[in-house]
Amino acid sequence: MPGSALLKPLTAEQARAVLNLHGPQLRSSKDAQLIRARDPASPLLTLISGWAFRYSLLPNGKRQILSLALPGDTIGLDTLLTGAPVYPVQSATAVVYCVMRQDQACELLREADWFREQALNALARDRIQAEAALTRIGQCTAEERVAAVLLDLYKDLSKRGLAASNTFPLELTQQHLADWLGLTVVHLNRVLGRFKSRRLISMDRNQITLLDPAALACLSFAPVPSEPTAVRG
Amino acid sequence: MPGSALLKPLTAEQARAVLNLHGPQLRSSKDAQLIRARDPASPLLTLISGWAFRYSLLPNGKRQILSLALPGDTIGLDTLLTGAPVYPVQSATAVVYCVMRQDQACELLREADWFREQALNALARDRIQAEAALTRIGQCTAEERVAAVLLDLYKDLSKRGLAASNTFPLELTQQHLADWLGLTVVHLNRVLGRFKSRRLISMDRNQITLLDPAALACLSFAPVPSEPTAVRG
DNA sequence: CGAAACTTTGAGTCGGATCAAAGTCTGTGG
DNA sequence: CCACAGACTTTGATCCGACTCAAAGTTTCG
Repeated sequence: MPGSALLKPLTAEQARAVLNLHGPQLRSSKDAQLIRARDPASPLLTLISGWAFRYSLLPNGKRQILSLALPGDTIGLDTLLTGAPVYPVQSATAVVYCVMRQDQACELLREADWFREQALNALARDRIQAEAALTRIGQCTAEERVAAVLLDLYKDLSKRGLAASNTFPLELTQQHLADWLGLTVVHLNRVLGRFKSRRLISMDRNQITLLDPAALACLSFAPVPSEPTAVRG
Repeated sequence: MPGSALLKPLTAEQARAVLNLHGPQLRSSKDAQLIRARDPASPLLTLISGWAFRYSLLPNGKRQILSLALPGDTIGLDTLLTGAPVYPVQSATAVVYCVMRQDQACELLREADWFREQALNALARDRIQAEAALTRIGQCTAEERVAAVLLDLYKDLSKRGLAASNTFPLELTQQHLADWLGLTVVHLNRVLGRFKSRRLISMDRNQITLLDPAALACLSFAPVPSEPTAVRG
């Protein structure tokens, strides 16, 4: 689900090189503005711990969360390449992160093949995420969206060793989730309540446990490509 | 709005090089499957004339149109870079296009700096489009979505010299538009009807005329980044 | 301990979906 | 050139998922 994991498939040596180019580790508290909209020369940002998210605000005050960043994710590649619309990034928890100045990132992009390749991959992954989200929001009911997102989050956090035995920490408020899924908090809350009473999930603190992943998966029928021939139901 | 215009910012010479690498021009009739889901080694495809679209199908038969391709656009860059999910592409009109074999594209990507750079830019643009669509569908009402898309289409077609004096050809059925906007045909049709009776647009054949672009713009308040500080309405 | 933020629940409303059927356009073959 | 079939658009009636408004719990944290 979340943003681009720039650092994963690098050699240890390359990862070190990237981290060296980053500035020192920075800390921010919860709900801090890590990158503001229209920030000129906004830097490349790599999350070390904590959760953050990128979002867009509409003039009417509504917010759409565009992507999550989990520990290890890098934010701002798109900006680097296009300059165009810089979406603001906010922390959802206290975070530790480091940044690479835009000019440095650009240089690396110009000079280091492996970095460029990583950037391309990360960017493409991002777009795939965005399009999955588009399909979810455009075509799925609230229950389907919630089920899909819970499963995705679990899968993603597992991969990073941040979840186990069907349980994971959800470091987002329901407001965040709602803005991510294109629902209202109230309705999201009711859907979660329904899932709880149907014994599909349980929630304790911010820990989510998937009691019946199979049933959730069935509910969510992932927005995968699917049949090439069919026309419509 | 639409997909990646790979060929625009190239020198004439480079454009020729790309076109040379493409196979000969191909033609397809309306509603043809240009690329099928899970196509192995699906090629890079450049539209010369006509309209096409990329979409995803859900198991329940619902369809989400992910992006449009207008004349000049290139489809399949993401696939090239990730291999992962190949979304099917269909023509909405009779089309003329040419294709570049995946291995050739990969080679060019490896060897030609300018091509790689173009690919990066195109990819980033695509993601921006996807995220704009996400915000539209997630946070806007039906009227807002329709207004936004009509304006965007006009702007985009104008840039390509395919529209003028607030009029442009809409080579999509209402079903296409609905699947793009995450609405039902019936509801989309009512919104269009409302716009017509309010003298915001007129439709003749498949020609759309924006009678009052300012009012439409006001309705659509583009999903631009916007204020860095505000929290919510 | 108290204030603020977040979650939960209730009641009522509405935008958009669904179902159904009547027009209209398009293209095709006779 | 007309007639007809199939696809697309338009309209009506009805329904329901999700939103709104409102208020009561609950957590969090200073």
